[in-house]
Amino acid sequence: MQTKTLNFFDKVYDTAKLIPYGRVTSYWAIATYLGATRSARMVGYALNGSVAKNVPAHRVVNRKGLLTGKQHFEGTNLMQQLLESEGVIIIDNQIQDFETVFWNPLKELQQ
DNA sequence: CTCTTGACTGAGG
DNA sequence: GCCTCAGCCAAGA
Repeated sequence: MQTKTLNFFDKVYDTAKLIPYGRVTSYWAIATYLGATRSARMVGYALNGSVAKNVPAHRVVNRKGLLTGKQHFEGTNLMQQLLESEGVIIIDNQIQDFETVFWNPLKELQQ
């Protein structure tokens, strides 16, 4: 795997696609996995076009487990509904048992 | 090249 | 515990 060939955005897409069913991760986790802990904003910025990339962006939330990006989906509760369909409990746009459903690429991928 | 924007995070009040 | 400010970094105008 080339580190320079893949753009930051592409890495975000690739990592997001690796998120297993029923699990979620955070922008910070992806950013850290990519070696850009301080570029968590870029992750969300990249996911702006994730829908076209066929990337499960609904599994990516902020560090609080809050669905901050749901506003960017088709309208409103689509993101929440998708997660709930995967067994993730969400109350008031916030993921319940966030630590339980949290998927850490750093630990799972061990890279 | 400079300025603005942003699906964020951490620290401080 | 909530609100606000500042830092960070990449892409677009």
